[in-house]
Amino acid sequence: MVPKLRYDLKQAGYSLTKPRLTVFSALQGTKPKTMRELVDSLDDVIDRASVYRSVTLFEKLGIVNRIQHGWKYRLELSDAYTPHHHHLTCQSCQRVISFDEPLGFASMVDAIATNNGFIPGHHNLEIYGTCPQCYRSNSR
Amino acid sequence: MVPKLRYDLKQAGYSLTKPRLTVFSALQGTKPKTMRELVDSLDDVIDRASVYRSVTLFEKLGIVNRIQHGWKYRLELSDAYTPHHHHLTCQSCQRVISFDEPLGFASMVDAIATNNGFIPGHHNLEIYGTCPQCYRSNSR
DNA sequence: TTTTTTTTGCAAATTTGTCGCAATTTCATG
DNA sequence: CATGAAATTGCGACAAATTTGCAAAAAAAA
Repeated sequence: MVPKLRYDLKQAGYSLTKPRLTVFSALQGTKPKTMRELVDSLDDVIDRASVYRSVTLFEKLGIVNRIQHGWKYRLELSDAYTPHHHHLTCQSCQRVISFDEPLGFASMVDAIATNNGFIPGHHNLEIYGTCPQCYRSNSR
Repeated sequence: MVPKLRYDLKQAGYSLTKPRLTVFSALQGTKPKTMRELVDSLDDVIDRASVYRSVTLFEKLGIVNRIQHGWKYRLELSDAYTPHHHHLTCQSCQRVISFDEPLGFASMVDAIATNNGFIPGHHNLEIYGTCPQCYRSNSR
């Protein structure tokens, strides 16, 4: 993964610095992170401004995506760096579960873009619902 | 639409005040709005803080949704107040196009939730791509 | 109406995100 | 692996976005 990161950065004229690598690594976990969580977790390692700068750059290069979970956004590595997947978020406790998308989904999505004259890019599906823990405890 | 809004607010123990109605109306247009756009457009009518408070309440009650368009989020009325649809965003110029979802899409999505033990709620699909204007001008 | 409860406006505080610039790090070369 | 140019970081200062306390105003209940 790191070699690819280095390569992608180089391609775009940037270098893989220690701070950037650190931010990248912090984003590698399973769960998408809030900017707040990210900054805080790196608090005594990288300056806030640099975290922002790295994230901004990564977004520009399509390395990370910003996704909306309820009312807060979270960051996660893009499909190029992590197996393609989507999220199922509990609207009550905000718990997030990742799932693979159904076969044929991507082509359906691309068709929609094409039909509207767009060149298809990436897509994001967010499903909301109530998780077992929450509806169980709410019904008691 | 307004009677339903009043009803939903009442149900939850809130009242439909003038500021809330104003915010709701401002959100009724076709295009999703940035918080900035919303606040600015109501600048000399409602206080900033009240706009935020209304939006927060509306989100809590599922009246408005916050959707991610590239790196900025926008607000729009939820499905209960506007025909269900999704967005196709140009990753270059941020232009947003709405489209109806394909038949059978909703049940596919609900099945995913159910398979994971969740009670299905709403969902959101964001497609990114490059719009005709942008790829035309980039290739020249 | 009058009273009680909720909501608003305003100003201040907090949080989030940016920016300029000197000090460091990275990288291509020798 | 030494060296200088170019890119990047850390820091402190800013600016923008969002939240909060509280007295005044509006809405609901009596």
